Amino acid sequence: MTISIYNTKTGKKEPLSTIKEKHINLYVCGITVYDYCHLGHARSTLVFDMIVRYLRYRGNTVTFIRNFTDIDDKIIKRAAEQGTTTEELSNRFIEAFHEDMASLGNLKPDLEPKATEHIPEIVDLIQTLIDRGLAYEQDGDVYYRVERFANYGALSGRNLADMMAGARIAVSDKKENPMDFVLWKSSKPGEPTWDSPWGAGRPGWHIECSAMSKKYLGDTFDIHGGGKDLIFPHHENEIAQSEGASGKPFVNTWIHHGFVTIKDEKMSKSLGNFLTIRELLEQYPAEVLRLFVFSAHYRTPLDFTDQAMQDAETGLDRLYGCLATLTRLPRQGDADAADTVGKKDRQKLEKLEERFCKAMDNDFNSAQALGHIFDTVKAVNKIAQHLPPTPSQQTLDRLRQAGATLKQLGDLLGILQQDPVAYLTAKQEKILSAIDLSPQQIEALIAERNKARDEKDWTRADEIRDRLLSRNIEIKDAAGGTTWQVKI
RNA sequence: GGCGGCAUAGCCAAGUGGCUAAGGCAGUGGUCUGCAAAACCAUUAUUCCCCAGUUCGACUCUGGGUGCCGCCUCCA
Repeated sequence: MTISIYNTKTGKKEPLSTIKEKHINLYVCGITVYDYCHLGHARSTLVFDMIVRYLRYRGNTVTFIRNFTDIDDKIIKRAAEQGTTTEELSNRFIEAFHEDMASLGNLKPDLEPKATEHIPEIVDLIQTLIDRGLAYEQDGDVYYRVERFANYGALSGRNLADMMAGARIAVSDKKENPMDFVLWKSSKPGEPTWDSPWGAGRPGWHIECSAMSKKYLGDTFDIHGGGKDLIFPHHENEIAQSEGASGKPFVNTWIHHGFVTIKDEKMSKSLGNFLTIRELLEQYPAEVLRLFVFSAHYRTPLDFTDQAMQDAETGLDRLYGCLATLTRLPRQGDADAADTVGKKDRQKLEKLEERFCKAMDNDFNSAQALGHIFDTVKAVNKIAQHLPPTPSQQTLDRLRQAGATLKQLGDLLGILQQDPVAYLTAKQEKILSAIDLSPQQIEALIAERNKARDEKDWTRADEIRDRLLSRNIEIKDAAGGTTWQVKI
């Protein structure tokens, strides 16, 4: 079985082939650091986190690089607004980004290079492009000459004539062609600058990714990823820069993920309809967000609603509930007793990993993979529920094995790694602290109700029960007495 | 205007040229209970936006239509 991936470059799913056997060089476009990250950025990091974990799980080594673009017009503007330097501003938001990543439970990339730490590489690359006739200097700016790059538009399925017809490009008389894009910008007074053969200035957007990917991954590497909005112009321009300079293919596989939407509109800063990661995590645990994100395929739009998040939370509770059930199983079973698991359920438990991998192999279909997880949970619950008083050792072993597999596969999605009992307890305590009843008061009410029950005063008993239930306290009458728990 | 994507049950969301169209949430019935709750079981799309075509057979392929979204300016 091989992993197949949808490649934007060809518009098809293709079996993954790597330059080096069992090794994958992956470059993902990171953020421009001038503000806190929102849910859309979170999806991006979550998707590639899942992809990297899965690629490694399937026996590959992965060199995962995600850059920071820490010099750019927006950063300069924002720093000026805040009366600070671009360096201070970008470092502050890089730190915030790292905090967000830790909160989300994302693995660290192997390297997180910054544009400003690669100015010499950027200058070299631009010089190569000038030497090859693909770029030209104009009053201290350097532009890429798109007409000289034959494949310009190949990734995004455009051609220069169509784009010109679109005519939404700001006309600049410095450019030979309106589609030419800037590689190096001469700096205005007060802006951060670096020396270059074309005078003091700073890199344009796009060139930093070409320079850094080349430095760390070489002229040609396996996978390059980012959001769909980066296909054009960012990735198109990277190709023009990198292939123009090296004369070699830049990237074999392009992975682009879909957007997070709100009310079916793209979440973006300019629309103002965004939620920052930190705001969101105040309301929902990271695992809930992960489950929500992975419940849709990475290339489809993902519409954010509170209802969807609550659904995800209920789903996560169900998964942990199943794992908690498994911890309560008797330690020892009857070695001689027959296995009580039916053939169909047995298959579900045994084939979980296989089904999960088959789904993930198919362009990282985490939604389908999660479906298999839930399907298995249902089987586990059923078996556990119907266990005889003295269960067979074989059955217990099966259930425990399934629990271990669930946890192992959950790790590929960054979920289910907490102790299940602790997870549920913590959740109950959190809810309990938010209501105006102490455990002592609850116990007292239960005692009162039990007295009423003994006297067959059902009205009074029900009244107390409903009162507790209205505060999210569920009570359970069992043979050994009444227990209570917080409804989650 | 150019290019691309999507349309599957109340909601979310997979999927396949032909076995029962995953799974989650919500709902309904049942087991249990004095009644409940929890848990579990069962059940909820004769049908996959509309029309035409290809085919023995299409929700899946082709063409057309409708609706929604995205990129073409910064964007994950």
